[in-house]
Parts: sequence; C-alpha cells; structure tokens
Amino acid sequence: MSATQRPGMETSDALDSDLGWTLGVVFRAYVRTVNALVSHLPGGPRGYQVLTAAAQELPGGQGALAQRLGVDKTVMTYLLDDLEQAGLVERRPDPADRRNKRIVATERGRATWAETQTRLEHAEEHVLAPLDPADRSVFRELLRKLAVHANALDPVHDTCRLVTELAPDTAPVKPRRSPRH
Amino acid sequence: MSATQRPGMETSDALDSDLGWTLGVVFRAYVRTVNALVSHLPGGPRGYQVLTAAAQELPGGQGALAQRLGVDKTVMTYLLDDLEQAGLVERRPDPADRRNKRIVATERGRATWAETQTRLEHAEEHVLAPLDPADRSVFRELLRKLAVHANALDPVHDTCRLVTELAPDTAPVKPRRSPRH
DNA sequence: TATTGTTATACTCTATAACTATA
DNA sequence: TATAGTTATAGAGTATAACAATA
Repeated sequence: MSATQRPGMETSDALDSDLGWTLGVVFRAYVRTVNALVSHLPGGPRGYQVLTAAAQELPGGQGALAQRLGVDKTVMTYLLDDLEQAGLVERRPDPADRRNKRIVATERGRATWAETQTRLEHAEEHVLAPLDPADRSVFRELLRKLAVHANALDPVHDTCRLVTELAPDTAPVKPRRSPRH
Repeated sequence: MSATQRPGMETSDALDSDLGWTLGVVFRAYVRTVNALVSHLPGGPRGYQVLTAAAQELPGGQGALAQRLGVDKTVMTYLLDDLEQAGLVERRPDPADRRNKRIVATERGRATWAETQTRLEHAEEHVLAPLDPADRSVFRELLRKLAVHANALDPVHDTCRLVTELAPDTAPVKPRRSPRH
C-alpha cells in the first residue's frame, strides 16, 4: 500500500501527523520479520517464548507459564504438545507437588533457542537500519519513554476516561451485529 | 505486565535494546485507544475505515473497497450489512454497471464519521503525551523514516533474504502441528 | 464466458466446560 | 473440596466455493 492509498487519513495534510499508520507499518514490519525468524519453531513466536522460559528453567508449572505469556492454559497444553513432539522441551512432574509439571528445555531445545535468539537480535538492527546510529539511540529512548507511560496506565480505565473527556455528549450508535452462520 | 516480568528478553541487559517489546507496548496501547474510540461503530476499526471511504465517496464498488482495506470481499459484505443496518451507509447500484455497488455515507454516517475522526486525532496526542513537543516531532520524523523504508521493501522477499543471511546453515526443525478437534 | 456481490460451508484460533489425577 | 493439567466442545473470525445477476 502506498502512502497516497492508505485509508482513513486522507484529510491529514502531512504524513508526519499520521502516527497510527506509521506506527502500524513499522510494527507490522517488525512482526513479519520476527515471525519469519521463528517460523521454524512449532507455535511460532509463542513457541519461542515458551522455549525461552524452558531454557531458563523458570520456577512454576505450565499454568504459571501460560499466565506469564498471556495465553489460556488450554492453549499452553497444545503449544507444549507440539514443542515436546519436536523434541525441544520436556514436561517433568514436580516432585514436591505431582500435579505441577515443570517445563524444561532439552539439549536440542537449548541449542535451538540460543541460535534463534541470535537471529532475533539481528532482526532489531534490521528494522532500525534506515536510521544512523545516533538516531537509533534517540528513537529507542523516545519509544522507551512512551512504552513506560503506556505500561503505567490501566488500559481499560484510561481509555474509558479518554472517551468521556473527548466525547461527553455522544449518543453511541448501537453496534448491532448480524447473526452469521 | 511489568518491565521485569516480560518474557523472552531476560538476557538483554537494558530495556533500551528491547525494541520489539517497547514497540509492541506502544502499538498495542495505541490500538487499544483507537478500538475504544471506534467501538460505537459496527465493525469497530474496519467499520470506521469503510465509513471513511463512504464519506469521501471514493470511486469503485465494494470489491475495490475491500481490496483497499485488505479484507476479503465476503467480509466486506458483512461489514456493509451491519453499517447499512445502522443507517450509516447505503449501497447504490452503479448506473453505468449495475453489477457494481457504490458505497455512500448517509447524512448520519457523515456526521458520525466527522465526530469520530476528531476523537482519533486527540488519541494520537494522548499516546504521545509523555513526550514534550520537540521530542514528539523527532519521534514522528524517525518513525516516518522507518515506515517509509519498511514500506519500500517487499516484505516476504526481504525476510526470506534476511533468514538466509543470518542463518545460512540452519536445518529447520520441522514445525509439525498436532491435529486438534 | 467473465465479473460483482451474496450465500453457504469449512477451517483456524481461542475460550468454556467437563473430566482426571493429585492434594 | 480445591487445584493442575487434559480433553471435548462451542464460539468468533476468516477464507473458500458455489451461486445469482449482470456484462
């Protein structure tokens, strides 16, 4: 999609002001790159995250791991099934509480993780390649400031407040959905 | 999730170097905000994009519109069903070729679009609020540079090249999927 | 015959609920 | 009874294929 084709922002006069679009383009480019770099792992990016945790032998069972990654515990079961079948991780019953299962990486899993991690470090530089070194530092620092702030806010609460502030007199259109299937 | 809890990056020593994480945090914060601001529209963000196109009476039928937005034409059918039912847009057969349907906003649709657009402009500033005005300009400019570069590249081709360059001797683990259901 | 849009169907991903084995 | 993990099932979203109307 070219800059003149992008939808939704035709009324803004400058590309500069089109934060959402540029942010989306850069983020998606990064995600595409990362996805390609971890596509050899079962479960893709999330498989990599699980493998990371396994390689570092984090405390806690697979439920804790699921919570950490923000996925459902049932999804974690499927992810681990695939990773275990690929010989990258193992499920070991915790001797202290045999309901828990510790997730540990196999030898092969650790090697795969280390190699993948190296690739991902290069990917960051690849995305930032258009900027000279000084600008990269500046960009990282500004982005970090924004991230810290975004993280500090309660997302739901804050956006609600924002809506109220910006559109106090709006009678929302009822978002009715047509039933499908 | 706090900075010390984030998965996958425990080996990087500084938050600065964690581009993917910070980029994701900021992008998701923006997306959350936007979603909240357009949640009153059927179809959410994509409903807004359709409404934008309709308000500007872009040339072409709904197939062209679907392509423009990067969604399937069948999805466009459902989106338009909902928007039409809400009284925001109309489908008008093109007199020149009655297979085509022109999508035009109703009076109410145009008013809703204008109001929503105003909200979204405020949302940009909300995300950038942690930066002082000078830094905002710098950030927008650097992000624009990255976006232009990311856009100029053929995504698939380039990531393939990247994989080859970074990991020429890798024997990929077969990403076998277990059948579910 | 080719094309626009619709409808019906299938597939993927994710979430909910029921089940087991431990505690 | 309560909890960790698994399995079965259902839902939302999306894509594929067959269809009707028009060219």
